[in-house]
Amino acid sequence: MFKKSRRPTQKSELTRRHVLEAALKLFRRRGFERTTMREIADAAGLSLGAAYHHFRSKEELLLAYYDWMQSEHERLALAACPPDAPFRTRLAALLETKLVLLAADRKLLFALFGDLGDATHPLSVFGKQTQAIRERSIAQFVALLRDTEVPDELREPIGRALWLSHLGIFLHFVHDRSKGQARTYRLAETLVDLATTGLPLLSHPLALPIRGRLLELLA
Amino acid sequence: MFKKSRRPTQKSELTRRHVLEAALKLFRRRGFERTTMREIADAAGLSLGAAYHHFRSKEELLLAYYDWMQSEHERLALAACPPDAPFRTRLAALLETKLVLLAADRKLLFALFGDLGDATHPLSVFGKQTQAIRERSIAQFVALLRDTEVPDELREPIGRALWLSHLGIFLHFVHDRSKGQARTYRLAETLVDLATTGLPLLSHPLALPIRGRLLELLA
DNA sequence: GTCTATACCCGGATAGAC
DNA sequence: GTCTATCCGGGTATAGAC
Repeated sequence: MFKKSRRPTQKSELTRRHVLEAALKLFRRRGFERTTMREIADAAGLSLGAAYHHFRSKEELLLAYYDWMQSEHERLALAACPPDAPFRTRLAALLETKLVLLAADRKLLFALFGDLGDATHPLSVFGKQTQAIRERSIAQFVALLRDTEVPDELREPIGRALWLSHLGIFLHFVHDRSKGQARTYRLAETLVDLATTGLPLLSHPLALPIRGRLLELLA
Repeated sequence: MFKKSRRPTQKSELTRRHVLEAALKLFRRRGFERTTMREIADAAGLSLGAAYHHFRSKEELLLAYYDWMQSEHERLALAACPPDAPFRTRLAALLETKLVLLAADRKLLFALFGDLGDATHPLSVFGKQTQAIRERSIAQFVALLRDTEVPDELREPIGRALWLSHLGIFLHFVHDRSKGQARTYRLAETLVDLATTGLPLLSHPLALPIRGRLLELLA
């Protein structure tokens, strides 16, 4: 993400962060669409041209944020539990750390994905521009299945399915109006339960007729 | 969708269709983002302001198209098989008719959802603006379960799950490069098989522990 | 390499005259 | 209903200060 530079603490890097933070602050307050690049530059105490020197577009500011969030998630998840813990523990940790991250920035996420105004498409979660970040996120879920008895051909599709449900949790969280988003936390627990009991059922036993068809469903 | 008017064949209505068709033609050729309202107005032989008189925004043109597609799907599905046919038949008909519709406009859909350029966010399929249309589409799938032994509480969530997989088929179709999209048709058949064999398994027997959790996953 | 200032283009959207 | 004129904001270009 960040430019290759000998000294990581250039003034440039600081200014970049400064601009990004100003932008996020404005996004939180006024939403993405209604925030103008001129305002962002203003708030950061820079000229318009200077702001564009650091970010080639308004969307790139969002991308930088998504990228930061993904990196944080990887870091937190790694720190939260040892890589040789059982599946259930690691899945729980992965979701838990994600929710911690989301909680820290719920206002912003609501501004971006909330039902106010325009709804959900400032940089589609499925779009091409977010692909690299998305792949990293998916990889986290596929990796969960490393040391399980899930057959090899099923790891990729099942990992992706888990990622999709994580996306569902993400969206649920953003809209969840219950105290401290308690409902979302329960939803996450349910998913963990369902996955840990459902997976072995799907992998080992005599559920072969269904398995074959499920496999076809992702080629 | 269309304005309430005494005489449905006003000149206005004709102009509206005219503009819409000009827009779709351009979308097909150049994609959604790169088509400008000025071009659309031009192609329709109108001024910019006049075009905006009929559609309040560029997105509304897309919405009009989605709405038309949904209405067509309802009409075709109804005509394709009697409402008292068995579940499997009706599910198959619902998917089949949808694919027929998509096939008629594959170019346009590829321009809208294809991997060219910007990918998938000209009006998110999950956004608020498409909600009304989406609900109608979902309702078709929930209705499939009317005369089955699926317990009442499960009909809504399972119907939605079926709708989701129909969405997957939609996307698969758009990207499917096999001859006549044969792969997508096989995918659809697989889904029909899976649903008709899986549903009774999920509804009746002793799969209660999983059922309870599945239920929680949609509140 | 970082920044200011300013003028400009383009495209979505609107106002108001006709 | 239709047009012309105009606004507004994202994005680019450029010239120059440091």
